[in-house]
Amino acid sequence: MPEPGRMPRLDPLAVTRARWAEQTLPGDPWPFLATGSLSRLHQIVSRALDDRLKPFELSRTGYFLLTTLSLIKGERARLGTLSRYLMIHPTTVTLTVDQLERAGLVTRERHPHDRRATLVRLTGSGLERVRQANAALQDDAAEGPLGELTGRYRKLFEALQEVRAAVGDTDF
Amino acid sequence: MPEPGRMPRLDPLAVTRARWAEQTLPGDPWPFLATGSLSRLHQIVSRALDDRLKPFELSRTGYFLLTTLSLIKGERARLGTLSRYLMIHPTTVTLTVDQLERAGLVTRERHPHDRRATLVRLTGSGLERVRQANAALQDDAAEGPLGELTGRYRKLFEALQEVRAAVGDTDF
DNA sequence: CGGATATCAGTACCACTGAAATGG
DNA sequence: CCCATTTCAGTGTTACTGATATCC
Repeated sequence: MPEPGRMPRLDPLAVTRARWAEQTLPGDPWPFLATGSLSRLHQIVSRALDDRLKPFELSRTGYFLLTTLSLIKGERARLGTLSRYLMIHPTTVTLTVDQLERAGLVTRERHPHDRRATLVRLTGSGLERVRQANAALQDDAAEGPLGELTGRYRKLFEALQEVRAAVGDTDF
Repeated sequence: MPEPGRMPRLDPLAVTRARWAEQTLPGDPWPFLATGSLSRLHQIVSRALDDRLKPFELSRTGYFLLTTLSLIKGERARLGTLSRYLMIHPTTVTLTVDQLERAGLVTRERHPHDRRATLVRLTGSGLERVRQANAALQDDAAEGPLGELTGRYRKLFEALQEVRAAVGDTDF
């Protein structure tokens, strides 16, 4: 029997789900529950990821951009390509590349043929940073939400794949 | 056979997954893929939800707050309670309630016993607005990501429940 | 000329911190 | 005294719009 003040509180969304039936709201609770649980999970995981990246002085966007760059042959790409690929606003890519460039993790280069375009190239220092960050994400079974997720990253990814497919984000 | 310019592009995350093995990055791709797919899905669904709520002049936070309020008996709650319940920052709750109050959807009341606290109460106009918004979310099988999700809200919610449980968000 | 590319200025929204005022 | 509740001022980050310069 749980002590007072130690009562296990219920999942707010589970409460919402139960109460919806008793009320007079139109429709079913699934739109609310789906968008709500997605928001909650995103907030929790994002915060944990940010905390994990802080020692490496990387923003979430910077981490995504740098890691993606490290997987591209030649380790360089157009800003616009990264914008579309990562679903990040063009001006945000410009800003993020500014920050990464100041930190010496990437450099800007002219595009050899298209003189409108700018290429971002990963530096040696940038590659080193990406390795450290990804290694840290790998072995943090210790504590925190991302720790709890260790060994579950894959399950999360696979659970989301089905939904992303339904939304049309997996092939387009 | 797909015409040129109509070639089905691949899911960026699927490409990342495939290339990770060929590269020399430490660890496995699951942390990147899990956080990345979550960010993408959150962005897509959030934008679709915002678009859907725009005709009702409701922000996402306002929608969550108003709907939650409509499910509480008495249709009123402390600001701090809503903050914890919805995982929204206290100052953001204050701001959102300001906006909803200006729109006549909620009113502020004194707490009968705790004179520090402020209660938010749903107005008749607010209840009406909540009904309209939820009805619209219900029957928009027409177009857009939320439309594609119609009938899949429930699957999304259930897929996320397992992960939220692993992160400790479902009972605490 | 239309369209793409990157950048910049300006705006807006939201999270966050720290402080304040009030009161349990 | 300590803690809880709400509000406010100020800051920082990111998305967005619109404009610009350049170039395919």
